[in-house]
Amino acid sequence: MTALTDLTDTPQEPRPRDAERSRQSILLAGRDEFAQHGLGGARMDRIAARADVNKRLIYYYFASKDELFQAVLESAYAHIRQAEQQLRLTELNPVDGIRRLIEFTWGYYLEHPEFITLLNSANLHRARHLDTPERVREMNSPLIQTLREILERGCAAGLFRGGVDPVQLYISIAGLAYFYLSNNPTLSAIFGRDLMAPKARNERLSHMTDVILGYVLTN
Amino acid sequence: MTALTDLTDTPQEPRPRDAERSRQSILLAGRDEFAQHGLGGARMDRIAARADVNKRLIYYYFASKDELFQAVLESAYAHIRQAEQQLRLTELNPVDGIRRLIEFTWGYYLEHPEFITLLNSANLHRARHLDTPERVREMNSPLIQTLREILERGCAAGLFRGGVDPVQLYISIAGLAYFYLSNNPTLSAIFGRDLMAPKARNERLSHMTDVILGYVLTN
DNA sequence: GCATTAATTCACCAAATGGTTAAATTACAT
DNA sequence: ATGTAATTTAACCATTTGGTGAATTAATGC
Repeated sequence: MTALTDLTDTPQEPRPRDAERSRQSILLAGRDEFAQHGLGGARMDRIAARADVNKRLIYYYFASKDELFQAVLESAYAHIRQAEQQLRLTELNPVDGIRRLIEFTWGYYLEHPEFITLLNSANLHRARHLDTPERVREMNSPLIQTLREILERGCAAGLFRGGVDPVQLYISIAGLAYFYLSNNPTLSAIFGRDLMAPKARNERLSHMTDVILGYVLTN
Repeated sequence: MTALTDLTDTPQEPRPRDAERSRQSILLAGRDEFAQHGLGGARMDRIAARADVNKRLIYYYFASKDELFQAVLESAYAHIRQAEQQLRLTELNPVDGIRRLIEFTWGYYLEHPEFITLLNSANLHRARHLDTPERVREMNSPLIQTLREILERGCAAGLFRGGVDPVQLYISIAGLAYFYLSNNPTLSAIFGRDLMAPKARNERLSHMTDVILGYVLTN
C-alpha cells in the first residue's frame, strides 16, 4: 500500500516452489509456442516467458529444445488417445459407431488446433521425435481394434461392404478432417470463401460423413 | 595443369552473368530449403550455398526471407495448376474423369513432396504469403469448374448422386492423398507399418478411389 | 536450529542469423 | 575505347539464439 511495500509493479513475490507445476507450465508453454511457430521457429526465450519461468529452468527439466518438443508431442498424443478411449464405440450400432468416430475426430481437431500444427512439425522432421515407437504404437492399437470390430459387425449385418482395412479407413477419416483444418488458410484464400464460418463447418462434417458412409455402406 | 594455373581446388572461374539463371537458381534452392526445414528453420546462408550464389544476391532479387518464401510458394502453385490444366478431364466420361483426377493428385503429391511441406509452412503462417489472392483464385477456378461440369454430366446420366459441392469434393480428394503423405512418418511409426512401401502406396490409391467413387456413385 | 538436497535465478557465451554497405566486375550500347 | 547500368562479391554488423557454470534460495529431514 505504501511506497515502501509496493515500489515496483512486478510483485516479485516468489511463488512457492513446485517442481511438478513448473514442469507442467513449461510443457504447456512449449506446446503453444511449437504449435504457433513450428519447431524451427519456436524460441526458447519465448517459451520461458510464456511459462513465466526462468529460461534455465527449461534446461533443468528438459535437456534441449528437441527433447522438450518430444515431451510436448508425446503429451499431445497421450491426450487424444485418452479422449478416444472414452468414446465407447462398441456400445453403438455399426453405423452410429462410424458416425461418432467421425464427429469426434472433427470435434477434437477443431478444439485442439495445436495438435494439428504439432503433428505437422513432427512430420516435417520425419517423426524423429517419436522415440519409443512401441509405446506410441500400443497407445494407438486399441482404436484400430475397435474400428475393426465395428467393421466386422457391420459386415456381418449385411450393412457394410467387406474387405475394408481399418487402418486405411482411419487415415481417411482423419485425413478428411485434418486437411480441411490444417490447410484452411490457403484453401479459404484460393477458393475465396471462409471455410471456418459456422455454416461451412457444419457442411464439412456433413460431407465427410456422407463420404465415409457412402464408402462403407452397401447399396 | 601447372601449379601456376591451378593453385586452388575451387576453380573460381566466374560463371558468365545471367540474371534470370541466378534468380531461378535462388528460387529452386529456396524451395528445397523451405521444404526441408520449414520457413522458420530455413537458413539464408544455406539457400545461398545451395544456389551456389553469394548470399547478398538473394537480397538483390528478393527483398527478404519472407518475400523469397512468397515467390517460392507462388511458383509452386503455378506449377501444379499448370499440370492440372493439362489433364483434359472433360474429354473423359464422368467416372474416368474422377478416377483421373484422383490418380493425378496422388501422383503429383508423390512426385513433389516439397509441395506438401511448402503448403504446410504457408498454412502455419496463415497464408500470409499468399498475397494477390485474386490471382491465385483465378488460377484455381478452372479446376473447380471442370469438376462441377463432370459432376453435372454424371448426375444427368444417372450415375452420380446429386447435390455434390465440387469444392468439398476437391478438398476431400486432395485431403485423402495429402494427409497420408504429409503425415506418413508419424502414421507409419504409430501403426508400425511402412506406408510408403510400393504395395502400401498402391493400396492407398485403390482405397481412395473406392472411397470417392463410393460416395459420388449412385447405388 | 542445522545440514542436505531440490528448485530457481543470475550472468554470461560462442555461434549463428538475417540483413547491409560499399566496392568491384561485367555486359552492353554508343 | 568508354561510359553506364546491371550483376556479383567481400567484408561486416547488430541481434538473436540455444545453451551453461555457478551461485542462491527454499523445502525437507533430523
